[in-house]
Amino acid sequence: MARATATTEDSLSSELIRAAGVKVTRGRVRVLDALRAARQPLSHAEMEALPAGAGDAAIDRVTLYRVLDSLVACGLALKAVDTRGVFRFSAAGSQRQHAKHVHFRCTGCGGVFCLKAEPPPPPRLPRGFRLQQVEFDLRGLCAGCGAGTS
Amino acid sequence: MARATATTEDSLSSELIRAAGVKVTRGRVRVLDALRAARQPLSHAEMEALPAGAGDAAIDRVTLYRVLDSLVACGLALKAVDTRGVFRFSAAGSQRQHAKHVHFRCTGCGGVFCLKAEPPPPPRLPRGFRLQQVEFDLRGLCAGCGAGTS
DNA sequence: CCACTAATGCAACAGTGTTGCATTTGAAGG
DNA sequence: CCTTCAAATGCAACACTGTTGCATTAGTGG
Ligand SMILES: [Mn+2]
Ligand SMILES: [Mn+2]
Ligand SMILES: [Zn+2]
Ligand SMILES: [Zn+2]
Repeated sequence: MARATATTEDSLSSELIRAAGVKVTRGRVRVLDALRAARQPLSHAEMEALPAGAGDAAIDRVTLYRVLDSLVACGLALKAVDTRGVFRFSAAGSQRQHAKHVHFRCTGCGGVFCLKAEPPPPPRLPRGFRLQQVEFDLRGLCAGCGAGTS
Repeated sequence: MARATATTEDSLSSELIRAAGVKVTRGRVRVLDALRAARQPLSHAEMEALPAGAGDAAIDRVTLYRVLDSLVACGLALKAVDTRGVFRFSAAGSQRQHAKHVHFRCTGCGGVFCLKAEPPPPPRLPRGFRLQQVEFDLRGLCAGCGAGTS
């Protein structure tokens, strides 16, 4: 049952990658799979620590960076920096959904939490500026990280 | 004239540091001075490249990190990450003004630009979460960085 | 199955930030 | 002034994140 689901997701990731016009490699499939399954954006370190599927060898550190860059370049993943200055990646499909609400970013653990409020429309920009993304972020400590504080 | 102004600002920085209850050192005065004079948040690298005042020796790299941390710890400076994942620091006084408007963050150069629109009020948070900062950011390329692109 | 390009693995490197420890210095009191 | 002592500094070494160069491997299209 769990196996069947995993296989289905694997195929879908492969299909997305093929449709994007780049080579379908084990690394890309595994990484996109992980991104699509994740509920929060993942850092490079977190993905490197992912359990290798079924007897699959671990992905090389540099290759993982390049796989992530390639997924971003072909539009299948998004890249953004967390509050600690570390890049986090998410599957591109999930951003349409995340564009519709506000986020809370924990300064303690770098985690990203989805809130239910929706962001306001963007204001006008100065001449020559190109808007790529709108982000209405709340920063602070999540319930876990703020537990010990006064 | 310029000398008189500089002296005045130096004194004010010293006074702020003294009032914060920490030792007044050359490094702290110079750094807080630079932060108060800056129109945008400054990175560690940018501050390290600052011209040494008048025959003053350059500040040690590690000491600069510790000076910045101490200014943040005593509430005289703010620390936030830019779109490239590098920390930037600003004088604490300047944030009251920056809290009243929206910012554009350039993904090319990491620069921060102040817009005239004001941010909307924050939504409710889940139980246990502590809000420290609200940020309504627009991301993209500034006029300089986007010049060469199609 | 072949050929050809894109992707990978490995080593070495760069930038940013941290830790440990010996030395210096600011500030408080004598 | 001079003494004292915690706090701040300078330096070396380190950790983490991300990049570059280059030889080898593996997709893909024929
Ligand atoms: Mn979300
Ligand atoms: Mn501003
Ligand atoms: Zn947290
Ligand atoms: Zn720019």
